[in-house]
Amino acid sequence: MSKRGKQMQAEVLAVLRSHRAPMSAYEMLGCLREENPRLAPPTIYRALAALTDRGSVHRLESLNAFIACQRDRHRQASILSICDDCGGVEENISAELLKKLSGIAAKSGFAPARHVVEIHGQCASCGPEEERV
Amino acid sequence: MSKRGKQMQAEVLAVLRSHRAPMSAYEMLGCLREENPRLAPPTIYRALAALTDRGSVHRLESLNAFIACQRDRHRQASILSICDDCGGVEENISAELLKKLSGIAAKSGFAPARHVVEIHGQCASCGPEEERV
DNA sequence: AGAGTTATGTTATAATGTAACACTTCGACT
DNA sequence: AGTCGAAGTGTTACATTATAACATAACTCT
Repeated sequence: MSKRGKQMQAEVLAVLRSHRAPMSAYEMLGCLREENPRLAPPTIYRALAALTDRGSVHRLESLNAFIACQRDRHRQASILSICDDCGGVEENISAELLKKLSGIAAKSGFAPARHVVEIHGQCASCGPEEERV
Repeated sequence: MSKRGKQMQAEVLAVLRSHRAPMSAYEMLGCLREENPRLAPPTIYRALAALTDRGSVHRLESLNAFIACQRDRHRQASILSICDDCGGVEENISAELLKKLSGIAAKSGFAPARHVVEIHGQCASCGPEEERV
């Protein structure tokens, strides 16, 4: 992989990190086109593929969007809590839960390779409990 | 909701049930256009929205596709095991696991509303163990 | 039956993602 | 060093997925 590839990945990651909420590939494209107007979708998607493979970026399957990994690099799948109000995402890890999940699938001989676990709802700041202290 | 709406939903569900593997909305559209060539995407998507609300159909977020519910009508989220080789999907239910999942999100005050749990891998028939008996 | 409301049909287009090929870069070999 | 080949990247064009917006039809209530 050449220098340009790595650099593209770094730029994409930087853009993602500068946002707290998930971004779509085309939002990133919009940002990066300010610097390089000729940037095309496959470039972004390739960078994102490399970054998600590395675990530096997670794809939110239920939103068709992406976030930078919030925890140290980890090989475990994340449990992603997505606030439907503010768009914020919290990332949790639980080896135990993933194992249970695999166990359920394995009961019928299924061999798990990749887990997608996303929870939609309201985060603490947007929830009903929090009525301005 | 009028008769036509319900009928559309029934037709979409019938098409989905006649397939063992997930279908995209446009695959369904293709099938249904054999009968009614003027059918348009929003009609399908509306029927699918109603069906997924009712729980008769599940959306596979990681595939942008849909399957008919394989179990009795249930309000719990499903755990969907998706075979990346044959495309088959198995549906499991585990109130306990979902509760654990909610617990993890709730630790930071998150209020879960909808769970997405999908496991990619190989089903028993496609897996390496099964080398023709 | 007629007015108002809601659901559906239709057109058009937006948003997301990728195939395919051209071009560049890098390395192996002579 | 020069040349050939492999691998990665840029670019064009297009495929796939989804929805906004408005026209039309159906239903409800009086």
